[in-house]
Amino acid sequence: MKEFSIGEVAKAIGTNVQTIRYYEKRKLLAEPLRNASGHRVYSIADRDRLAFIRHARSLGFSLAQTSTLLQLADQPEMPCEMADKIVQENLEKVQQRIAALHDLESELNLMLSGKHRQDNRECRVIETLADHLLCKHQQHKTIREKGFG
Amino acid sequence: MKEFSIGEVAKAIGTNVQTIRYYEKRKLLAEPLRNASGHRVYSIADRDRLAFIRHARSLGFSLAQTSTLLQLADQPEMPCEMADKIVQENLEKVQQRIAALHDLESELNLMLSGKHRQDNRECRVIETLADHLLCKHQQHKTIREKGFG
DNA sequence: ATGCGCCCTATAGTAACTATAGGGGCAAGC
DNA sequence: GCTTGCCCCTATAGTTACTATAGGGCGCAT
Repeated sequence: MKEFSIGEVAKAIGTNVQTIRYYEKRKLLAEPLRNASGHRVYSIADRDRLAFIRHARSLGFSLAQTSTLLQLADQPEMPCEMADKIVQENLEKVQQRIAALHDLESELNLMLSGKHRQDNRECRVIETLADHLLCKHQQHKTIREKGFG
Repeated sequence: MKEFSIGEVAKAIGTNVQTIRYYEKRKLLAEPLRNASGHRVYSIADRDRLAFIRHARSLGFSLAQTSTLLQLADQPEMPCEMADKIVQENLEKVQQRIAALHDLESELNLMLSGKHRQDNRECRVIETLADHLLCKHQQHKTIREKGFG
């Protein structure tokens, strides 16, 4: 039965130790066993669960969603509508985000496009930003931030 | 000389009043005048500056970057390399993010693709996430979150 | 015995807000 | 004249998902 220290698990899943302790505090995994020195000792199953969490996070799921997915995974006989719904929501958010970023990309490119006539000291970037203040065609959209949440 | 209350400005730029007070605290705009009741009174210039900030934010600039852009805008005779650099950095981040989101989109689609054989109670989503735990071709990437930052 | 590297807890800090508590001003309606 | 409602004020705490720091312990190697 292979065992890991928190540092080994962290390295294995490509995160750092505080994050693992944080997940424990947030109840995404049970409190692990401790060795004689009080150090956390992880099993392969623990490591895999943590990898699952990291993978879900990297796919844009919030910790709350990840937690739900874990619960569903823990009881595989449950219907998976919930899981599907979570994925579906995520997919929609991702698609919206891609569209928004494409707009943004165009706008940023536009800002840079005028810059190669440096002989006069015009600043395209500031200008472009300022121009946009006055333009009506692009109403200020809600900012979509805080990760994928 | 037109003047606005904080609520009017908030409505005009499509944000809420706390956010404006927050920007003030973060020194993105000077402390505005007050009327007899101690209420903030904004000019058109103030409103435009706030709109500039919101626009920069909606383009993915951090508050720190926005602050720099504002400083540059305040002294338009300065060279604009700094502003260009900020935009360039942002553009690169945006392009990386688009690529990452495309990967993510495929993966989420993959998760949903198997779901229409509901007769057996298999849960594609959990399975797919779990599968990915074991697959080597996709090493866990650093999570790119916290908005566009 | 002393330094190194890992581990521990607890707490504070980060970004960019958002929400809440507790209170004041002013106009309209009863 | 008083209440109701809406807007404003300050100060502080909460949010998400971590990251960093302070202060300390264990075990091994030099």
